Amino acid sequence: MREKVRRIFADAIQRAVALGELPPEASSREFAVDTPRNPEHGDFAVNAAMILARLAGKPPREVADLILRHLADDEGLFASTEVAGPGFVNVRLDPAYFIRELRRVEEEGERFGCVDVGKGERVLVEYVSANPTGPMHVGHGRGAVTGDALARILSAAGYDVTREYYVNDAGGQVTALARSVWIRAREIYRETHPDAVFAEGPTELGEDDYKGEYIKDVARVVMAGWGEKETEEILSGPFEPHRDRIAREAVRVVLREMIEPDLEKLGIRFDSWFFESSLHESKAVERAIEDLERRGFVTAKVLPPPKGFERDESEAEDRPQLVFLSTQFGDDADRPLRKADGSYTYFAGDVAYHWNKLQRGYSRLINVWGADHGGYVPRVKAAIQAMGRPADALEVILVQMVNLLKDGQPVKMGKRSGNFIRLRWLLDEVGPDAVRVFFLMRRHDAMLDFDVDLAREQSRDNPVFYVQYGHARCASILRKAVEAGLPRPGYRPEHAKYLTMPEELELAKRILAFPEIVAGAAKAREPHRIVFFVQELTALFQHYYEVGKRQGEKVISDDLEKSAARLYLIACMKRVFANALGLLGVSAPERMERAEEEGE
RNA sequence: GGGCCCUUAGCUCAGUUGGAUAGAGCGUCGGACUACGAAUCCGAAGGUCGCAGGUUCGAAUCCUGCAGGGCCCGCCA
Repeated sequence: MREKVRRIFADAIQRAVALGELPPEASSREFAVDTPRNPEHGDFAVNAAMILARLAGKPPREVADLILRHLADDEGLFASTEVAGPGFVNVRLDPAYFIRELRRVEEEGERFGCVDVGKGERVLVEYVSANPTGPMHVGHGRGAVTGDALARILSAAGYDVTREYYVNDAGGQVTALARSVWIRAREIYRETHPDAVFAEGPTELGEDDYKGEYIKDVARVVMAGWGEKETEEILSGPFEPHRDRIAREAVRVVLREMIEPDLEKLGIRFDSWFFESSLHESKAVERAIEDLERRGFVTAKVLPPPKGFERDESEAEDRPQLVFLSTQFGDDADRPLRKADGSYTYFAGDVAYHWNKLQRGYSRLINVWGADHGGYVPRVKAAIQAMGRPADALEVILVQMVNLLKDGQPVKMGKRSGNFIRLRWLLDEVGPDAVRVFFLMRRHDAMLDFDVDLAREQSRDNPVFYVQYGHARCASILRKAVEAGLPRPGYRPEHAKYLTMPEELELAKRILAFPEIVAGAAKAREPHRIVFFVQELTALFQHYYEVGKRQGEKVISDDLEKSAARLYLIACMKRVFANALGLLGVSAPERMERAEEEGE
């Protein structure tokens, strides 16, 4: 619709150029066709005249008149056009046109809202990627929901999306996990075998080990997979020979028992689980580094010791190490690829991982990370550039911290509470729909207060309710119509004759704006726009309903034609609610469950 | 000390990527139900868009500086 308007104006400018009334450059200048917030300014405001004023050497309003003279509205779209303010051209469309456009909602059904701004571009969205060393916390949850909604929106917007979870199952933390599990397994084993003798290995958890209670649960599940003799052999020590096996099994248990169930509850599915360990096993890390080396971005040099580590000078000089020259791409330090002990750094794995993503043919990479990883972005972008791709082939969405509130107070003082509280607790507490709505109703780059009490409340204050309410109410009215014996609503051209209330026109416009909202949310990578759209549409709907009631203009009345038209409008709206909620991954209920009144 | 993010009504937040008179919810005040869902709606009050410059026809939006808050600054992952 907007594009039609744009084309009509572009054609007019073209004609003016052909007649020499505007300079040739005028035809290539971009102009905006936006919807004014003030309804008096019509349906669309075109700023072309103001953009071209300087070029034409004439005042904007004069240019506007000139453009208007060449306007050719063949379809009869425009009800009126006028020059206003500093030089806007305000365009009002024929109201019936909007009503007729509602036909698209029925035709496109669950695809209504899909657009093609992505043009089939292959994009890999990497999100969650919580370490497989423990349960997900609330902070992970926000990233998970944001990434998932973004993936849904990008798909709807015509991108070819792959959702991927990067499992960090290599490196020191996994060793720590294995050791922690092993030590806990020994404790558990001794409970039933008091006489067991453990010859070698640590018996106490070390500084870097995982001390959470959940490690015992992991240990129990891992042990359950072992035979009696095997158990004895593994636990008697030493630890090292069994390290990799325990690590592998523990990671699998954590994924299966602590991470996948939470994702499942949230309705999040991945197309692909990518294991960091596979990059090491397949020598992809070596190959990626060699590739960078060939391009001249890797060198051996001596780095200053990391903070908190002491090292004497002589030792340092003996130890030049492999370093990626990320400063050449604007990073503030060159980044080591190998540690002092010769093993690869996490970053080396990540270089290989992103190299691999590009090799797989993704021209656009979107990573959803916690804001605390912000400092890590420049070096990965540097790696992307070193591989010969533009820096913005990688977009990193940094999701800000979550602050849990209960009784109006932060759940934990000091650090952000979201990084301590388990996601599963929150899911059990308020349910997946509430979790998703709360995580999606704020811009991802702003901190979020999650009021647990509010999310559970059954009131208008709870945004979850309002987000779902519109859909439920449409459903309710349509049920009523069925009870009244009315036929299933469908599109008919005559509807335009009956849907003449200003509120009905507003609703139709809003419904038809949905595809543009999706396009905007996709382009800006901002899922929260969908939430606001749903809330606004619901508010318009409520308004319509109340006004109708007051004026005796109900949806279902004795006037069958009018009822049919209004029910069609309601059906379109229900479809849009359902599609929008689908993009958010929030359920679209047919009815709101209402808690029993007290004193019943 | 350096980098990234945030700062809009009393509170929580939007603001269509630079458009016309900056919006919504909550809260406050005042209204509307013998019900197509009142879990709702209508109206009012409430603003130096953190501060100061700059860019231009035009700035909450872009550029610079400053202030306040958050996150980060490892041969951890």
